[in-house]
Amino acid sequence: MEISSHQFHLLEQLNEQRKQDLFCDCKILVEGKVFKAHRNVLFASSGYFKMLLSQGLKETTQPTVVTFEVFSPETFMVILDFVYSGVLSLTGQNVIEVISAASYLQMTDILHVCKTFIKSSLDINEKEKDHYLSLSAKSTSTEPAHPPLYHSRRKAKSNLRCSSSVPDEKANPANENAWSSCSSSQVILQRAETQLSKRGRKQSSVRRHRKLLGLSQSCDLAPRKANRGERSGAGGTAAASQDGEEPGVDAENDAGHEYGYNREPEVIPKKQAVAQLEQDLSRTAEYELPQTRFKCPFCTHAVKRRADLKRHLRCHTGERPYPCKECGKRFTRLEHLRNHFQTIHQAGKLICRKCKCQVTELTGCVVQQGTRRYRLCHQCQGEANFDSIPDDLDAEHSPVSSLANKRSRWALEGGQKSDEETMEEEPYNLVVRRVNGDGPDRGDEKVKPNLR
DNA sequence: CTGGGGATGGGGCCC
DNA sequence: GGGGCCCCATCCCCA
Repeated sequence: MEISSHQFHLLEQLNEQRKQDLFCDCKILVEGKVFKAHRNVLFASSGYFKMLLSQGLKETTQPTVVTFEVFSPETFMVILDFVYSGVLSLTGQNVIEVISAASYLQMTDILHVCKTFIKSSLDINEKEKDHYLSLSAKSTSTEPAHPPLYHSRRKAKSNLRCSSSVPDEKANPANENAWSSCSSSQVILQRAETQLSKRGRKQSSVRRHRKLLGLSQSCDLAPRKANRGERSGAGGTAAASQDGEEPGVDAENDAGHEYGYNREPEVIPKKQAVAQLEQDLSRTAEYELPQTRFKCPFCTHAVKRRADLKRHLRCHTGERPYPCKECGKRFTRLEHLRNHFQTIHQAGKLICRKCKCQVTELTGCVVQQGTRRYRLCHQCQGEANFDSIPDDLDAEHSPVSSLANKRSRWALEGGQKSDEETMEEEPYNLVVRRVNGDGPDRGDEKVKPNLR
């Protein structure tokens, strides 16, 4: 006989124990803030903790202390609450940090929920836009003095779509709670906050708009910073707080904290929310560009096309679907990968790296330094006493020479190698390939690094 | 320390 | 809607 509520009660009991600091044998320090938890619960919930704690299984008498600096305490609180309750308090403001932290902690359930959340945000975004439209129509009917907000070329869809936009998360029962914690009224309120913060900023040009985004793009920068971190080796909080920004942007940031990081998000009655939104929209209508139809759910950026929004969202999600086959570095766009491959691995620029003179296939040679390739004129090559590279080796690591071939290579090779694979086959030697048909100048001397 | 150049990333927009 | 091109901003490294 199976008692279905047993698991729930067990988790509830564990959560109570955690809150009362009973039997907690693990301390987690996140940016100085201490969280207490049970090792076995963390072990069962996170791949990171599983690895970490399995290493110290023998030393179970001492409490484990784990320190994190790569995400904020608020984010970890959301995750810890999920571990102990099955409820994930996702909001538009915290989803980026949560997905980043969940990735770090190897918690795939949360990752899936976050991905679905982001995906559905597009629908929510659309839904809200339609909501704005209906509100606008309503306000114009009652207040003829205000111009309509949008002149949509699309048919306004029925409100039924709102409910259908909620993602299907049957696999994870906790997600229902998660979605409920991110109620539509809350999302609308976030939009209202955004509208408020944008008030008074006439978007006369896109560039100015980008500047105005300022801190709101701190979350845009998150993946980029993380990427930079690959070089510096420093882990940073995804949405690091930055002081000294313009006041309007700070307002947005504050809004994020108010609605995003509260453990128990404030739920404002829908009527009040709608009223506030109507008020905001009536004041901001003249500043809205009618042609920008898709708003990013995570920042104030708006684009005309859904495809552009999809592309933009990658800077929030950190998704980098295009890995370089040579060095494993990942890119958000294929064109960026192509540029990278051509400049770094194929010496695409016909300029001598050292003296900057123009070279051709005949007057220059290609130098390989690790995975990087660049061209040198013969004079600079002679001065630097470079070694040459046999053609077969070059062919092995750069099987394409023309742009057309390269493109066909990118297009044809669907399956991407893993980073480990690409790293394993990286040629970490320094070699030169003659392109003028001269015999290869074999030798073992290495080119001095960083020829810039 | 600083300026310049390269690499990278993001937005607009055309095809 | 995707691919691709162009442009620009930012970061990083080096002289």
